Amino acid sequence: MDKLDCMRAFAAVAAQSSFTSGARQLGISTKLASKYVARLEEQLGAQLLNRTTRKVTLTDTGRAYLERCLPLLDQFDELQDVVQLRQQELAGPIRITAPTGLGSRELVEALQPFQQAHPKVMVELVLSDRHLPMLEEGVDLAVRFGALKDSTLVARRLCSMRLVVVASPEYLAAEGEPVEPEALATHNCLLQMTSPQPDAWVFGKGVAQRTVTVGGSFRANSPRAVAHMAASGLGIARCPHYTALPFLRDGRLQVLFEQQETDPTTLFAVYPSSRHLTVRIRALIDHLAGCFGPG
Amino acid sequence: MDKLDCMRAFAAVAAQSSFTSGARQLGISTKLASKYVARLEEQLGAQLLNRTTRKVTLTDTGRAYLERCLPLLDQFDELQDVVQLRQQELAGPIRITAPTGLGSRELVEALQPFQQAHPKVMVELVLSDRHLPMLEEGVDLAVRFGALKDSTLVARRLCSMRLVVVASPEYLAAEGEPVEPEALATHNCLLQMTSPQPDAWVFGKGVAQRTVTVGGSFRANSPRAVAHMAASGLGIARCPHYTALPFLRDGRLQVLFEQQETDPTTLFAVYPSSRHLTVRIRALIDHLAGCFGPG
DNA sequence: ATCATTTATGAACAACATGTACATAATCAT
DNA sequence: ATGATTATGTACATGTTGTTCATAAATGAT
Repeated sequence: MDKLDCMRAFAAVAAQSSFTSGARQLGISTKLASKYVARLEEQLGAQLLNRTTRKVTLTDTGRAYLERCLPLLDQFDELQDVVQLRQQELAGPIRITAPTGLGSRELVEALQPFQQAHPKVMVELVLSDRHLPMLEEGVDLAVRFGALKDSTLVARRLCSMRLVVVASPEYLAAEGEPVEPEALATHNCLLQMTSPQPDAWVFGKGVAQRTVTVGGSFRANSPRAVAHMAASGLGIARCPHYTALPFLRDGRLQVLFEQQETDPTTLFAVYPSSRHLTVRIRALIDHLAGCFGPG
Repeated sequence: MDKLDCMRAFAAVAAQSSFTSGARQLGISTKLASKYVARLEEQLGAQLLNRTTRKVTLTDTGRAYLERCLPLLDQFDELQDVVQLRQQELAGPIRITAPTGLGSRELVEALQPFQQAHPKVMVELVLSDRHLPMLEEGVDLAVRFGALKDSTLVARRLCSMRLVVVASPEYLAAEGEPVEPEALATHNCLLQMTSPQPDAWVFGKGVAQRTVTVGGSFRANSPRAVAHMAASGLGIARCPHYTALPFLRDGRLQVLFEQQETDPTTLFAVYPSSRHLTVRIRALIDHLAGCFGPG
């Protein structure tokens, strides 16, 4: 028996001066209203109502109690409404994290139309290559390559992304073009540090899949930076296809080992596995899936 | 599962950032605290807390909810306290009714020491010979001869009171002293109108009990007034013994039919049959029982 | 990196409470 | 005096509660 229900029953009966009318107003039986009020009187150790079979009146104590519990009941209803509204409104802060290599352009381009469509939402983008503990950092959503291993989170697949190995024609003319990935061990390989495993380059698929450990004289935490450096002739780089695309188009870079590419890496949106996600978080996830997904 | 209990559990867990600590603070099991908070989240359709096995943090919604429910919980506790204090304090109004014939002196003499002992109590004496509907008139206590027939009320016996039939020696010398009560039919009988049945005078006890219908040329709604008129020689009166006592002492009245008195009438305190009487009502009832009772 | 400890919660269940249905007593209107 | 309506007592089938035990996971210590 819920105390708030008891108080509502008392308030309705008092307002109507009748158990039958009060109960009808609340959509409960007369017997139940009687039980609720009796329970309240018992808990308070005070008579709130005097009643005969046809007459119900407030005692002095009951009147004093009614004066005070009516505003409380109103405040409770308001509290419920506040939470419901907050839950349903497409407004408020969203704190999103992404690796620096991704967030500087592609993600921003994806977030911009969402922000514009929902001006009440306030997006805070936290570029970080560390795997932030989401709960502690107050992060609502992470966009990442590879699903995080955390039982409290779920990962929603956004898109596949090709990783390509590239070099400039100048570099290849001077150092020779490696025929097999294993030959990379004797080449100057430029490391992209925001990658989960920057020096472990994976080739092939299925049972033919293998990893080659590489190294070199330059590393940066920016796919764009290492692509640029490769285009300048310094060495061989691995980066997302979309990052290298401008250089590929104008001939400053070319793709190596195209027949031996491994599975593309998957971009995920990662968020707490709660049944009570706010509307705005859910909306952003759907939006990102639309931006990065097929179509 | 009480909603207020759920809110208290949430507040305690949030304050301690721990289900285990919060539960201990409330004196409930960790499992139960977990259930309460989950229930609250389900009812609100919102995640209030994020939790791992060793870490509990508030969501934004949870923080907003906590801000609002803490004052509400305080107000509930205050409401409970207000009623308890009101119930236990010897203070406040008491509305008491009594017949005019009684209240003008004897009852006032009884109420005076009670009032003096409890200055915070405010006694309102409503003298009325009508049987007031107590609930409707907002009457807390009635002092009456004869218990009221009402299932919602209880009657506490205060004391017995003799009713005597009196006449002055002058009247008797002029009109002759009636030997049997039946002779009253030919006498001038003065009626005391605050009596329940002013013209039905009862004599004898048990199987010998009988009623004589009387009448005369004077009636008043005051026992003292009719006693005074009898002492002046106009006729024969029936009144409480205590009213006639001063005239009996100085020989201005004498008692008739002393061997044939009926049962004395009983004075009652009548009040609502509630298990939740306020302290002051109960105190006054006890006081009156002490004043009018034996000793 | 591994292991131990602590925490939050899933699952199961005996005990208790709930809300309903029916009957009854009492009050008020006719 | 009688009938209609109301508040509540009683009984009970059903649902909920709070506990206990087990488990999975996270954090701290080594």
